[in-house]
Amino acid sequence: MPPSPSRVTQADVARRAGVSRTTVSFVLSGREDTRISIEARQRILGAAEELGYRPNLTAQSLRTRKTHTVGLVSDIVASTHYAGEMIQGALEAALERNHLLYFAESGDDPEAERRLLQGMLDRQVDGLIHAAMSTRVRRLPDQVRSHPSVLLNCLDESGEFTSVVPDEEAAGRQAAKLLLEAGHREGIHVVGGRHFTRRTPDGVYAGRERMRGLERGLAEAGVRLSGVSECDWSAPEYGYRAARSLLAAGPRPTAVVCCNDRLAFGVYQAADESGLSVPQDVSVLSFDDSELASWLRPALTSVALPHREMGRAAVSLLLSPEPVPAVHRIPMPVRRRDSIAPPRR
Amino acid sequence: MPPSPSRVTQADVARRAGVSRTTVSFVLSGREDTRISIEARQRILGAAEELGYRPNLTAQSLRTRKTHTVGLVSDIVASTHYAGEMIQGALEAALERNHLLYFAESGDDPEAERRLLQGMLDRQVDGLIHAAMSTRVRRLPDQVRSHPSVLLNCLDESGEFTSVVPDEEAAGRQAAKLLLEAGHREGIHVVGGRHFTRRTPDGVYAGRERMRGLERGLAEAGVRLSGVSECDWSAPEYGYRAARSLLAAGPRPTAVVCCNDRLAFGVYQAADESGLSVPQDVSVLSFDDSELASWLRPALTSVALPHREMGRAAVSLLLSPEPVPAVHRIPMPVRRRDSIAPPRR
DNA sequence: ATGAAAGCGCTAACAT
DNA sequence: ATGTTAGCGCTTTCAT
Repeated sequence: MPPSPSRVTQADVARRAGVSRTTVSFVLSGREDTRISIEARQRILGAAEELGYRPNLTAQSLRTRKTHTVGLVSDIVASTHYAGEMIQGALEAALERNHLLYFAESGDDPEAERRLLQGMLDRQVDGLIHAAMSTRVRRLPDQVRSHPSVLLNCLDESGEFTSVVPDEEAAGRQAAKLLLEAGHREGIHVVGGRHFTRRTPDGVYAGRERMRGLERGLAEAGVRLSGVSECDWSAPEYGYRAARSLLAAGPRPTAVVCCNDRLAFGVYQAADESGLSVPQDVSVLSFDDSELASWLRPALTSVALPHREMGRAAVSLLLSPEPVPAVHRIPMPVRRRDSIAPPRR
Repeated sequence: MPPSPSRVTQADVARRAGVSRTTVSFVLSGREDTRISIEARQRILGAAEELGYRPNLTAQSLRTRKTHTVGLVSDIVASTHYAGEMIQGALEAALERNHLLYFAESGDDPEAERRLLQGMLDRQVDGLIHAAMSTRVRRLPDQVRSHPSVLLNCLDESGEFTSVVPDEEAAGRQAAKLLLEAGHREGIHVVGGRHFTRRTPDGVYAGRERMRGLERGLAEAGVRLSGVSECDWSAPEYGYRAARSLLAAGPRPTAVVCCNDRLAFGVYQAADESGLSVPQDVSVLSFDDSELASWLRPALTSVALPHREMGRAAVSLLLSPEPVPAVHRIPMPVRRRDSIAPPRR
């Protein structure tokens, strides 16, 4: 009947130690409330050791209804710097609590997502992390709404779930502060903006929040933006184009705030072509703090996406006794480098 | 006794359909060799549907000794473009075969790796993928040597396991071909080289193989390298420095082969500073094909690391009936862009 | 064509 | 302080 040759089980250990399976179970799972003779415990531990006993977690799970696993499904391509960090953070937190992580990507296809989640649910995961690569509001599939879930880098439309997002508005304020500190009060321009696309007609979450924070931060010092070049955020090319027309047009900006590092890269390229040097002629400030920021010359000051911390937080929250439905905003640290200087006068 | 309120089981379905659990198991698992009346089958399917029955894969696994899961543990930070691709490929292949993926990182710490592998083994994974971020030779921990394992982007020192690596030597030849086709026969310089470090005194695998392929490919056309600037591969800065001294020193190179895109980025920066334009004054060619390659101006021609294909291959091999211990070399496709031109005469 | 029964490896009431 | 026993939800042999 047993389909295949098996490994050593608690029964084997019990036999070898001359005790019952219960006793073995007790000592191996380290239960305190039952007092087993010191010698029996020694014999059991010894036998387990000698036999190379390892618990079968599948069997244990069937009985306890705890698998010590958490499932993480993200929407699109984890092949970005950020994604990796997020997953690493999640992993760390899971490991600290002796959990393992199932990882999968839905490719932003609802049907695929459903199947993945079902696969995890069928395998009795203890909880689910729903991650998005770009911060946004979404609706959690019905199938998981009754299971422990935490949203990572996204918000459920109902607000009924615990979620973890970067504190983008505060980041915008940080940006304002950085510029203000350096003495910039006019000629501050934005490249990127809210990022209006067909799928996000009102702009992306990060765009809206960053802009709000930036504008408010500036406003509190009586400063206003000189202009905003709305453009696609996805590649340096767009930042390059926006900066070119910006430099070709009106009065030269003294500082440009880029909505992400790729855009800043494009802005560098354009500044370079116009014979402008960063930061002497124009200060550049950015968001995300991807690897690119440190590769650029001069190195780019950027307000970092705290992806690793977010990943950690999501799993911690998921695995903690009472995950209060609340939005956790993780601070975005600024990475000061060499792209900001006082305005030329 | 049952620790908690439970979901619907096969027993519930059987009760509802008025048959035995065996019958339910038969039809639900779609066994062909047993003929169950068409109506019984209908009733069962209907009942399962109505009740929203979902199999408990933990229970199933305990019985069948198959969990339909594979564990993937990689060494360091998956926060690179490449890593994501590799995992995606692995994921795709796993999903196609109805498996889910455990993912973890060892941080290159043998003890951590041991613990992770043990966690996966204890959870009865059907197989293991051992991934490395940078191609290299290693030794698989003893604990997993008797379990189905495939090495991804690394080789076991014994050669006893199935492994999947990029075909770096062929890539080097491709690079040679690209340059030769464009008419370059002299002034060809390499930035990067074998990448000798404290941990890799003989150079890294990719460095050795790429160089060998490049030199041989060139040699077959009677061409020799003008020089090799050995340097650290990890950031554009090193490429920048190497290129600067290269440009300051002897006769100007007509083509520079960079060992990865970051280095090429540095070379672009240096060329730019020297007033040289790519590709008119100097052709640049690179390896890896990261996102950077398409972001650079002019866009960089690069021989791509086939990470997604490698991931797919590793899982396919792992899950196929007889994983022959063999080294599978995956071809590296060249991405032609705008950084190569005929040499100026 | 269907069902009874045993058992995968483990936990946990309930005895003793 | 330790053992007996009954499951967890599923598969599978063997009877009927």
